[in-house]
Amino acid sequence: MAEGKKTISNKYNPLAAQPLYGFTPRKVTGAQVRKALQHDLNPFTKPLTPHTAQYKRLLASREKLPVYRKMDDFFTVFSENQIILIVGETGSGKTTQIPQFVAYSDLAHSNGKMIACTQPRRVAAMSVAKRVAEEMDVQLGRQVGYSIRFEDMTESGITFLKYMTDGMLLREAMNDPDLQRYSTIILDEAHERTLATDILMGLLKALAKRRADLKIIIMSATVDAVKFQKYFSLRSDTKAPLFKVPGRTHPVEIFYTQDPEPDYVEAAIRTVLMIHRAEDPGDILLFLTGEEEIEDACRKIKLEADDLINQDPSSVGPIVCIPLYSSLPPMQQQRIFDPAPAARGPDYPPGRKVVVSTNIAETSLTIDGVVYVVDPGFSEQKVYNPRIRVESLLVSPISKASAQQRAGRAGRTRPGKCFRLYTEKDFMSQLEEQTYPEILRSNLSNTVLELVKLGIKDLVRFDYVDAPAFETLMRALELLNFLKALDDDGNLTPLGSMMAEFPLDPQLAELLIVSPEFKCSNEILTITAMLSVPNIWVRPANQRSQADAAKALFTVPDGDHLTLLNVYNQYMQNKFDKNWTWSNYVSGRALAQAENVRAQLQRNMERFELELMSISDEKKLYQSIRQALVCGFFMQVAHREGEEGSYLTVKDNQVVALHPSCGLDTQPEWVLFNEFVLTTRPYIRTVSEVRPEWLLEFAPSYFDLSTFQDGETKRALQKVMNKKMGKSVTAADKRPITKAKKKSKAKKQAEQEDHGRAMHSSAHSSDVPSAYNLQNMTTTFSQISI
DNA sequence: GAGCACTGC
Repeated sequence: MAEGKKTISNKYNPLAAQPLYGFTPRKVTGAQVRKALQHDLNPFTKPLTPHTAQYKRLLASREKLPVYRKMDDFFTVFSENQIILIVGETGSGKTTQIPQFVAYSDLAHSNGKMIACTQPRRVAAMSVAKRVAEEMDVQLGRQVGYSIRFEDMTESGITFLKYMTDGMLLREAMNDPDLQRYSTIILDEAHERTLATDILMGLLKALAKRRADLKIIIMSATVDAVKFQKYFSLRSDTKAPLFKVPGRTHPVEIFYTQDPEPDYVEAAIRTVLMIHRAEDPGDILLFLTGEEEIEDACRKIKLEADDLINQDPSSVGPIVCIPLYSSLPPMQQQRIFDPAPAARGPDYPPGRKVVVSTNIAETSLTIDGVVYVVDPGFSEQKVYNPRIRVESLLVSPISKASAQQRAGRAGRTRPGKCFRLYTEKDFMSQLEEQTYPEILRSNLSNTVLELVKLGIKDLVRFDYVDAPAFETLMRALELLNFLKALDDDGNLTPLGSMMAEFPLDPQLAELLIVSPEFKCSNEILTITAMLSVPNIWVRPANQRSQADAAKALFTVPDGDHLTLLNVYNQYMQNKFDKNWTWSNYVSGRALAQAENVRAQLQRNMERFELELMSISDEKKLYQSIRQALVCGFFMQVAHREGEEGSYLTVKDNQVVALHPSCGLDTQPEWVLFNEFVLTTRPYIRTVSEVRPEWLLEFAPSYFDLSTFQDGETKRALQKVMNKKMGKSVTAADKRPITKAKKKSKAKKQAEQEDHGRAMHSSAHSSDVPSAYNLQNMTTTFSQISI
């Protein structure tokens, strides 16, 4: 019957045959859109092309998504409000469908605007864009595209739906604070609270008041949407509407232990084996905190499981145990998708796959076929101590939201079970609702520079969803002021403006920008790239001495920065040799990344007409490089004093030691370092020797001696200063060394205690490791909820 | 004589 009607109207009004006939932007209804979706012609192509068979097939499966059934409600809420919040659990289809719904409402394809949908991860932006392009029956990179670092898969004037990383949208905002290109901006996965998403929420809230035509959608998986709802209420009497979409996953039974577990690794291994013996077929996912713990657990599980088979081959099936963490080579990461091992014969029990993973399996990677999840309740999390400006990793209890996410991993293909290795009481009373947002756990010097560049004058009173500690902001402002990125009134300097354009920490940006003055910008470019990628050194547990020997061949004794330069240059010279990285114990993946980053930074330098230069004399070149390093890293200098092998950081007065990976052949009096890491003790990592005269010459305001506390560092600098001015050292400056030693020891203790207090404490207090003994231990689980 | 949760520009 519709056919007949269409034919009639066609005759009199050819426009009525168009799929979007009668659509008024932002006054579109669900009924209109459903009709357009069923239409034979694709409205987003020019000229209109017929839909393919694949489109129709995909549409049929889209129609089954929970979010599809909420289409009418969505268009009502979207039409009536500027900002809306969408809460949808996994499987709701919100990430793929909501942006498409918006496309039908905004009609951005016909008005030159775009719809943006942000993702915290690059792979997600890419894969979702690919899927949506298929669903919309267009070529990826044309009407539907994505934009991530190193890859812009969009076409100017054609792309109207763009998936992108949150960091990418933030970058765009720096050059276009009103984000004029967009008609609607969707922030997806907002519950993850990445630094970029948090800043974008603050910017968009302010932008909504300036741009009445801009619509904003915040999408989140969990109930903290209520917090966002409050935050995004533009007037105090009205809340931003909350739009809920049910998920589509299988039920997961949750079990808790009856008593707290003193040793979570041991308990986890025991639980995996218990599942293997007693539960139906299905793969197991175990969450642990780090590489070493994971490799260790894999060995033990395999050993115990093999024991079980040897004792009685008919009782359990074979087991395969696969470690998973980010620094694993991609080939080995692929192993998680291997099928479980087969049964030993027709009458034997089936095999089982066990994946032992870090948090990477919580959000970034999905393993289908997992039926059992073992969750000890911990993960390694970043914490920041602004007082000593140190970020470090600490094993901490996860949040309830995180525990829920982990449990959900058991219900992807069929009903599953989740074993939590903590009591229900601890879950209810000890775990935080949400993971602490990143903005509260990070050094913000980069973010503060971005905000200032974005025109935010008053950083303390900026409308954050969660405001960072005052001291964290002060520390960032102080650093930027010393780097001359901000003047004394907190205004952005031309240098600061340029620094903000580089995708680097401010120290590295400064270093790169000044490098032409030292005639070594080619080399600094390489070093900067090498310092912005993950660790390049590969050191397998069973080949440590070979790896160390290989590393020694690259080592430049003047400093680790020069060693990095050396590795990169040799890597480039040996690119024809496929085995080179492998046989030299360096990470090919990290080096390839460095190459990529270097090219991007080089383009930035060319844009600012920063000259690329080198010095041919190696000795002079190496000295120039170390001098240039001072310009970026003068706040990260340490002086050798106190006990044997110990250094004191300048002004922050932290007792530190050279990291064992450091390649310096002596212990120079003055060193500059890239990182302060707090592991078994405080270390400085990636270290180069510097001369005190350089400190006084290239960073005079930071090394203004009147700002120093009395002590060995100040006296040593004073000596250099006096020499420079042609004066001799006075007797009053000399003090016995023993006294300084004592002071430094007491100080060290006090500061370590202080640092401990700054970290958050563990909810599982009884964290005393006990001997690993499978036979004598049993776990009792109580079933709580379905 | 050590480690590297994860992501992003």
